[in-house]
Amino acid sequence: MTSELDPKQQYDAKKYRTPDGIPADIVMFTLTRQERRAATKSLPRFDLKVMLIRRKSWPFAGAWALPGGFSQESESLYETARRELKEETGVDEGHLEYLGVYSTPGRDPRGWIISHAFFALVEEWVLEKRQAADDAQTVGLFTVQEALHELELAFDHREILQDAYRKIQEQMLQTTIAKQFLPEHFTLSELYQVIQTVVPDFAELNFIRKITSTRSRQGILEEARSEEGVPLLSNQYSQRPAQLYKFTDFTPRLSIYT
Amino acid sequence: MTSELDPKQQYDAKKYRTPDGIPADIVMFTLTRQERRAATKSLPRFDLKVMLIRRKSWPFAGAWALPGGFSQESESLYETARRELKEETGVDEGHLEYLGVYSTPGRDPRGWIISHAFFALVEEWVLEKRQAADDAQTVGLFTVQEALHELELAFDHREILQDAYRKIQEQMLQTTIAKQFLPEHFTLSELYQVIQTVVPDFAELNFIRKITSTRSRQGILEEARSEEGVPLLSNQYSQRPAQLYKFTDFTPRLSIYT
DNA sequence: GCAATAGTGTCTGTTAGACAGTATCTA
DNA sequence: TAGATACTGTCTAACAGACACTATTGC
Repeated sequence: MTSELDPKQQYDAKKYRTPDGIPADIVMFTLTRQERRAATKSLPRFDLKVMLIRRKSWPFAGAWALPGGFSQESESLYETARRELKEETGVDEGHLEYLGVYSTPGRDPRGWIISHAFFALVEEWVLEKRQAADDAQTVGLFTVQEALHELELAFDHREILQDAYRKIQEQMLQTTIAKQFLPEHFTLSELYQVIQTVVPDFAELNFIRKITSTRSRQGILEEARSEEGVPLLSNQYSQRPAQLYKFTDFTPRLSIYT
Repeated sequence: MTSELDPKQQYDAKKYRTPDGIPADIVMFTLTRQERRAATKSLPRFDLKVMLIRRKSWPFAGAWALPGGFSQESESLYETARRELKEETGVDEGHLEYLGVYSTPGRDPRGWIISHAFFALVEEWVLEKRQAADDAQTVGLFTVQEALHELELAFDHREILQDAYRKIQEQMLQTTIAKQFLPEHFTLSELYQVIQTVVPDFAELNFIRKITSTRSRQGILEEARSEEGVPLLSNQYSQRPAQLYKFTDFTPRLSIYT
């Protein structure tokens, strides 16, 4: 117990066996958009994808792995993850969130290596640029389903990816992270598509009305207006122009009892 | 990047500086009950308390700290936390959940020490027994408010406690952890008191009716019945017997959009 | 006019929220 | 019978869910 070691022991923690490394691994999600060929304008098809890197060397040479790297003494783990995200993608902003710790003995054949998983939400072009710079053999962008069920993943990265997928689904419904996958102003159909892409069994027939006209949910979104107060519309995805919305900074508190 | 180290480097991770220790610290919550003196039977007053240990030696000698201890190579961090919980309280079951990692450089003057916080929900008698075995000078049971605002806490344990408090409040509303603070069968007033103790600004005037007679929430609770199907009642806290309930294993999915 | 998205109308049954009122039991 | 908890009644406004219907505009 920390509090009951004698002073000698506390000074010399190195007398114990200590870990061989503390990496941060990052699940980088992105939402890709593919135009559908249709008679008129239509919403693109979305896919939730994850970036993986093919390992070159032992262990798990040839398998796909989450990008990541070891933490240094001078930085917190969040800073490690930020740094790795920057190194991998070139961007130093965007949503980055802690996921959890993976410490099962034997998870890494190189030694006692405790990994911290993060997940990031990055824009499509970022990962595509990264992929273009390298070989498609080296960097891959896969749908979550492919990555989970069709690829050989290194270490316990399948478990990490599974946890990350569960977490992003939860967050998509309970927070406003959807904004990470949308431009500042967006239509309600776009928002609905984003939610459905991440959480396929999310279904709301009266989505538009529920968002716009129920008092208890007012405050999550607000209409986008020009400086003169004129409502902003978009006909990017439809013939009929649609009202644009933006997120406020309000997130309601959820409860199973209310 | 993990995947781009050459084989030599990967074999000898020890050539890098590695952490001096990876402890698990545990925020042990309990709910204490104090009978109120009243003319007739009445509900007890509840308090959410946390167990702290007074440090004997450098660093932070004399300050209060979360119980915890260093992880070993042969165990996962969850197992470390379980083991510490057992060592501190004598019980090897009960709710134990991961909270997060604390790795700000300099957080521990002893060296590069990355701490993993857990929180546990234990029964009142467990901590009282522990406290009786030691000195009140050594082991303390404080309300969260006291611990956060009136005590000198070691390391970054105030931040950890603050995070744990936020998390338990969220969990209390969004999951069924309330069951950890209740007997198997309980009255709705008891449940309401438990929720309110952890989340003081939770207020529902029609709590009983909302829980029992709204279809969308059916499934969280069910009436406790004897084997013959007779509803079980309790008059422990009231003259008029109250229906007993128990949790099912169902937890609804929450969403800000529905 | 057709195709596609963007909404609105309408109906029924359920729920929220406020608050008054009744029920039950024992000290 | 007083005091405490345990409910139930009642009313209004809001909401959910289903589905039909209208609106807009480029092609």
